Amino acid sequence: MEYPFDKIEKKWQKIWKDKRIFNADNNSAKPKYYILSMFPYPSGALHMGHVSNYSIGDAITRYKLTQGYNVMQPMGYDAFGMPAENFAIQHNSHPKITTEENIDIMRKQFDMIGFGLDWEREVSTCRPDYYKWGQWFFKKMYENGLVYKKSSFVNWCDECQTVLANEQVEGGTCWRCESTVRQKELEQWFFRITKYADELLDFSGLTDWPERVKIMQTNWIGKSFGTNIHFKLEGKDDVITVFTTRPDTIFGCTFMALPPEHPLVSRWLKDEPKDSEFTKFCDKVINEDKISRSAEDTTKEGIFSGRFAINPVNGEKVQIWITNYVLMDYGTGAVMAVPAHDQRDFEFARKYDIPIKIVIQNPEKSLILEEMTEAYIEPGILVNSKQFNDMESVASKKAISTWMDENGMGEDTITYRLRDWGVSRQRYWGNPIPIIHCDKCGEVLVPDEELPVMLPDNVELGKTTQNPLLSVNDWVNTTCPNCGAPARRETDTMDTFVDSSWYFARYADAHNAEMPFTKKAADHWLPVDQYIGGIEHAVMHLMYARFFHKFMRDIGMVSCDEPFARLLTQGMVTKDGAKMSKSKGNVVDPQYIVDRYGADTVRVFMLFASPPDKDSEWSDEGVKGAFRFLNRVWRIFEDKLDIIKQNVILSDPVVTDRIEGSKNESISSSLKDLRFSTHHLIKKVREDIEERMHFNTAIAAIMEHLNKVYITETENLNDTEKAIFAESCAVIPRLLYFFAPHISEELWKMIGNVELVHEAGIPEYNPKFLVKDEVTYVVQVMGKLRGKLEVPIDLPQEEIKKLALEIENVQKFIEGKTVQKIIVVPKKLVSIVAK
RNA sequence: GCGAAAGUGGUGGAAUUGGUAGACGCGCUGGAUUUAGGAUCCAGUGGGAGAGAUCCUGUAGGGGUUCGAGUCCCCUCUUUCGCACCA
Repeated sequence: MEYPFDKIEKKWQKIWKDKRIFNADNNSAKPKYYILSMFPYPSGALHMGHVSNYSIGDAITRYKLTQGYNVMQPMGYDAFGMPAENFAIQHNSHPKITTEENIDIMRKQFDMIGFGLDWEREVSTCRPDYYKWGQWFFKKMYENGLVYKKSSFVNWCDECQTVLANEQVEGGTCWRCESTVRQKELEQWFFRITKYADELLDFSGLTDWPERVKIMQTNWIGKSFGTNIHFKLEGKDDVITVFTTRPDTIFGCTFMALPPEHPLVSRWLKDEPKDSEFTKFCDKVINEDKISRSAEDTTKEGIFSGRFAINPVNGEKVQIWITNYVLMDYGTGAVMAVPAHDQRDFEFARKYDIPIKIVIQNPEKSLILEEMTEAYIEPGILVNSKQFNDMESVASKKAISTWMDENGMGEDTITYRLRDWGVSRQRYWGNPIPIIHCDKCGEVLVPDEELPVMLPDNVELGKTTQNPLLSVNDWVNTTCPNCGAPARRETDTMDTFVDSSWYFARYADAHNAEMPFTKKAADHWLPVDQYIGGIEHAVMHLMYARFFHKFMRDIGMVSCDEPFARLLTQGMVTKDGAKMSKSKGNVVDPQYIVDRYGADTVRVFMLFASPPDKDSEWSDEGVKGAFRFLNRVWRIFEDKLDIIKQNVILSDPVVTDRIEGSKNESISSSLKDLRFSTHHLIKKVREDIEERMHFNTAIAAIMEHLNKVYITETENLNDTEKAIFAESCAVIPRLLYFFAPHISEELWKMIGNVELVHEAGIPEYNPKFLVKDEVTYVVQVMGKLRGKLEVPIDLPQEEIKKLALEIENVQKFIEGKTVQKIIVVPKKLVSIVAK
């Protein structure tokens, strides 16, 4: 017989809803706890990844609720973006309709699993009451000098007349029409995130973030200290500034490397014939896939520009080459090449027969140019460097850069790998950028009272490939808010990362029509105490959100410095070792599993499968195991209901006294062990959740305890033993509640409780029952296990050593050897060193 | 390529601070119960040797530190995530 999960789950979901236990109160006197899982894209159905992710959040939610916190666990939808636009085209509908339909389905599925979500705070980024404030933030950023326009390269398909996302470019061709993709220069809007680079590098407020996320962000920002050095063009007034972290190698510069996008190169190209080798090479490199260009394994290619620059430190002529391995986005977009001491430059110089000059000698002074097979990048002693000869290279950096600064050749500078955030998207299904272009006034912000700039509904999707907004004439054509002359709306929409950069704050005051949220509400809830999401967001989303939060702080909207106090990056759900995806055909539908085994089973399985930050492998058999476990829990309550019911009123002093044994009834050793197990379990589950969030081991501990309960004989127990047995059962729903809340509520009620499980609070363990009077020592000889020792817990070390040496098997292994040392680790082991 | 992680039985995983490797679950094997069961209960289960006590071996591969290494260090291999227009 299976336990009636279906009836139970629906029943308790309704009770939780009616009692509003998950509707958070902005004015509660209780301490707040804000738990947030990254909101999903409304694809129309929950997948296992969602279930796994949100089961973690729900376990924490219920734990904190039980601890007495005023908990907020809101939910919403990251509803704008390319997938929604494509989904609508496929279904011959409109994204506004399909998205809302999908949201309704997903909300039902969330409820079917019984997540404790505060639906009164639901947000969806595609609704005007939300995106209005995204536009408002754009304006605020603009007014604060954090928004600017610049031209940059995008993937462009001539056939489709549209911009392609990187993922839409497959092997250099368009995913739709397979024509070659080229790089096109477009004017784009940018957020000046680099202004916050240094502050984003400061993780001092984020001690509870995974170290690896902080490292990835640090590397992403890539702060490096170096020197800008100015090279004059031979015979011209033009100056090329290079950035280098190795000013100590400046005397060894034999050529200069520029990317074809460099402004100077663009000028040279104008005077070049269209069919020259030079033009062709530049065109080719510009159109190369960006990722492969930054990869070090791509063949380094270049072409000599025919021009020379003058090395300011020694007046030497250096060739200027156009190459595919220098990026315009980093540093000054120009590199001084020192082939002797940089591997990429070395390979390039050898390939094109460019001179190489050693300026740093290894400590043995054995570096010979002709024998070099790779660049020497280690520190060493300067040579061929005029007055700096014989200096140690690391120390010479400062000396050389100071000298260059004094002589106007260059200066110390700091460079970041981080680039400003390009937020323009040439797509329909996104938040319109609130700008109007007027011939007379230029770009004008849409006034606050006209926000939001509504996304027009009357678009024809899928008819043209270009941004549909361009063809909505009555939307594009408007009047200038400044002078009233005819003007045109900006047709770019914002990157969806903008929408997801501040939603966590909107939940605090989700329905405010006057502003994004009040400071009071934000200060009440922020920062998010626990944020949960995939590791794939380690850099971009999490950094954009931090940036937005710091901006909101700077304009006085929030008080704290960071949006997410603690971060948990959960792993993904795999099947047959691969990520579940439709294309691989290895998707498991949560709906089916819930129908068959119930929501509690799915949750328990997902949480039990692995620790939350690791990937977890789906297993049909494993789900059955979780279901079997819940049935076992159910069965013990059915079988032993009488004995439990009569002995579980935990606040009853008589029962408590009995468990403590004050009634002077004898307690058998198996019941003593059971009592130990009960209290040990409470300690274990609490520690696993509070200190590590390892739900898998917490659930394993409950299973282990349940096994002990099962083998306990309940015939002929005295009253004390009955109370101990009842306690050992009653503790289960109180601890299982965090993972399998429905069955736990039902069992809790079944044994006579009127209150809900969380209202009983977190169980306390009694340290008295965890004290053992004997302890097992492991005895090792030369690190190998040779015996065990059961001794009284307070036996002196000398006695333990003596007993250890007496063990027969130990004797065998020290025979004929001298015992040199005996190490005793208290309460753990004895290690004998014998040679 | 760069950056970040991970690799433990047939399998998902445990071992929290350098101290009994394999908890718990799945699978498998045996037993009990049942008219029967793919249900339930109990027990066993890394590999090898042995009647057994016990011994040898074993945490991707190779080396090192240590009385002692899954855990720390170095090298190699494999897999996963991110790389700025997927979210």
